[in-house]
Amino acid sequence: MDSVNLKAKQKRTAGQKHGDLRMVLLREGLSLLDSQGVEGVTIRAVARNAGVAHSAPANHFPSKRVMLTAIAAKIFAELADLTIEAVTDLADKPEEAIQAFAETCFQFAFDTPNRYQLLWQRQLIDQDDTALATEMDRVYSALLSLLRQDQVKHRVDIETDAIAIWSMIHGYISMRLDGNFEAAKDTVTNLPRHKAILLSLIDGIYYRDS
Amino acid sequence: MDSVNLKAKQKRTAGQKHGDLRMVLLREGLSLLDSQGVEGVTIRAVARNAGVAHSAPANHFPSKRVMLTAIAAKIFAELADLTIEAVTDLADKPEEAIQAFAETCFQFAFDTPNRYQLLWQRQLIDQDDTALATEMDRVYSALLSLLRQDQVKHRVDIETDAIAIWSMIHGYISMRLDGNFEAAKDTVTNLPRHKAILLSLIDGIYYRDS
DNA sequence: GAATTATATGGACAGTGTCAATTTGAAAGC
DNA sequence: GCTTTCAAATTGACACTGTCCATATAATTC
Repeated sequence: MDSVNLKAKQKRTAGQKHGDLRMVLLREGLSLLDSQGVEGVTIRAVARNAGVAHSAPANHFPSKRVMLTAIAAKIFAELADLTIEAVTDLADKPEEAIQAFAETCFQFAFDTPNRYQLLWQRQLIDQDDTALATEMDRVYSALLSLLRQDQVKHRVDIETDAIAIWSMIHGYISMRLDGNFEAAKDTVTNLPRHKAILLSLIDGIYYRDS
Repeated sequence: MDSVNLKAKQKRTAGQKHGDLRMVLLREGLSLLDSQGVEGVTIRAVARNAGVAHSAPANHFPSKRVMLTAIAAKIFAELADLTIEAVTDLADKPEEAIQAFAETCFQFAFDTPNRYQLLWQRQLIDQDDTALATEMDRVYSALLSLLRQDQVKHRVDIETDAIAIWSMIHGYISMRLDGNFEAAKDTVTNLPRHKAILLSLIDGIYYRDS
């Protein structure tokens, strides 16, 4: 009973109607993002969908930018969980791990394009926010650590390789979501193009003898 | 005199005050973009800076999206001119040409970040616009044709290589402008990182014997 | 000179983010 | 138990936005 009371005290502070409006607002924001894109995520629309007054969100987010940043942090956390899980148990197979990391990003971006795109809208979110940076770092670290674990000698330093891989993944996704490319197969390898573009890079990263 | 009259007729249509308000609006739009970012480019601000009423731009651009698309097309034309000139006379040195193409993009993006970023804001511009697509194609074609001209056997098809290069360049720029990376040197090659990341890719694209 | 037609104007409207004053309601102190 | 207290929610307002409308304007065409 003591622990129950403590829990209730932590969750519900003074004057709250919903128990946790902040959480509700984030959920409604994500829902609007998915259904209408980032343009649909207005403070007033989020408040409407949460059933509160148009300025109620101001108590939890001092500005729209802060609200969108909090949403973006949740999205990065989601992506971090997926990528980390994808490269688990592939530490000794770096090339496969890179492909798995990339595949996870591709799938996430094409499944939930609005979520992926919000992550990179600098004018809408605060890239220096601590929570956001932490989650973004989890994604980047997943890539960096799998490169560190393998012992192959690289042509450039590990960070440069990580940035190269991450740049190519993000650049391809970004342009695909912009409609600049169609999903297509590479005619030589017969692989989906998003897999094929990584081949050249991986071949450049890892020396081969044959 | 006949040709003079014709010229005047073409330039100045009925009812115009400025001679060519459309051109003035585009120039002021670019100016606002450079100084204040895309958020500063509002129809009313552009009109104010051009010295016309807030609804005057409507005669030349039916919506804000159309205006921003026209600005983006001008920016893509500028980038196309630069990249095409950069790879001229390097047709027989494909690896150097790729570096020159990339270097031009990097320089353009870091010199005029707001211009570069506008090019990829799908929610603000119409990627299907003919004029825009034409100019964007000139950039992509510059890269594609320099890959076509060399006779080396590729691991993947030419388009895949072009997309890989273009993706990496764009991805790196995008994240650098977002503040995710600092400008740094690769510790192994001692090259600026934006040059170093291309090395791995180029090494993956072009077979080497030694 | 008159008619036409594209262009510019000023006003209006709904929607936005944000601020301020007020009300509400649950926890804390006596 | 009652009052105090203070965060949270409400209501109203403001300036700004993009877009639409009726009107006025000015240059070309007849």
